[in-house]
Amino acid sequence: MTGVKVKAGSAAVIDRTDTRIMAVLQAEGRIANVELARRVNLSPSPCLERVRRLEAAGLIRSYGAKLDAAALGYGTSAFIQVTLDRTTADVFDRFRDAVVLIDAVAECHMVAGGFDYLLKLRLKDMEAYREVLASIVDLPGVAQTHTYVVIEAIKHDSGLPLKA
Amino acid sequence: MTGVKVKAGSAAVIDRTDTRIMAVLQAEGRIANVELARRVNLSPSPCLERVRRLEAAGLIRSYGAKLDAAALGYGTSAFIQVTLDRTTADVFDRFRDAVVLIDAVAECHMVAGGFDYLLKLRLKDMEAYREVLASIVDLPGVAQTHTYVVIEAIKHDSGLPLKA
DNA sequence: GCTTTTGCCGCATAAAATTCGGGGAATGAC
DNA sequence: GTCATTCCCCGAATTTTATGCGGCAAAAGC
Repeated sequence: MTGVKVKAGSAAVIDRTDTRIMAVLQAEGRIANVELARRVNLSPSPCLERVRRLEAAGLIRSYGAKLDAAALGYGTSAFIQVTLDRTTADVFDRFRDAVVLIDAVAECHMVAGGFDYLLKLRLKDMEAYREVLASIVDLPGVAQTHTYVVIEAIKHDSGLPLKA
Repeated sequence: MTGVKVKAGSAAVIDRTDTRIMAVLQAEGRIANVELARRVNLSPSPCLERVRRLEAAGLIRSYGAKLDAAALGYGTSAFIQVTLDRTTADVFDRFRDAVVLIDAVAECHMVAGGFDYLLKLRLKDMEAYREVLASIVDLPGVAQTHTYVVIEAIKHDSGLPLKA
């Protein structure tokens, strides 16, 4: 054991092939390893090894099916801007802990510029919206909200623009 | 051929098992069919058949790997509200056609209430933001924009809340 | 130039996917 | 109530895929 390779943090080397693998998996998560290997010009064994490494390194977090929200009854979405009544750490913390528990809240981002949080809601209908809004207004620290209902989704989450 | 079952559109019957399958696949898209079958108390064959049916029906749109955006250099995101200079159909159309071509635009929603479009951007850094903003301001019909930079993502897209 | 390291290939084995035929329970006709 | 039909499910057989293991060749280090 002469020299131990010390890697700074997770600084694993990601080459062009890894990027292509991720690009393919991002679009076709359930593709067979054999086919994936073919796409990136590799034999199955090293290809699978790379996938495992990317997973272990956390670059590939997980895999998931993308479902048709509208067909499953979640055809409506909306964004809500939330302003808290004070900008102290505990107010933020309590809001965060509470907001993530609401199922209808698909995303929650703390933002700079005019208000404090921007939430994305996933709803069955407007009826559901009313109920959810009530829950949100009741969350700790909420001073005011402003809603923008999505009329049409022009572009859905398209994944990272990895250069193939 | 005595009676032809007339199904209204894609009104296939989705039972509890189908829902559970989708719930599992939403969280673990690359799970083996054998294991999925075990989870939903079914043998592999009918389980696979159900998955295929759900895919064919479009309820399962696709599968995809969820990548670590920050680790891949896309650690910054921002929302941009866009107001168009006129609300005529051709102005909207031209904007839509152009905005989807910008890689940095991860999502684009037409919204009701105050402005016209809400975009979600995925960026490498603030430097990149400047360039992207310039592109967006130059899009056809754009009258004004307002940006909200995400400081912290409290909750990411969590998928549909299917009751398991 | 030699040694070490790294990464790939190809084979062999185990596991999974996929296809088929058959059977049982619920549904509906009479 | 009985019989025919239909719908799903199961389990076995076959084809594909995943996966672990040497061994080789190119690249990097010294």
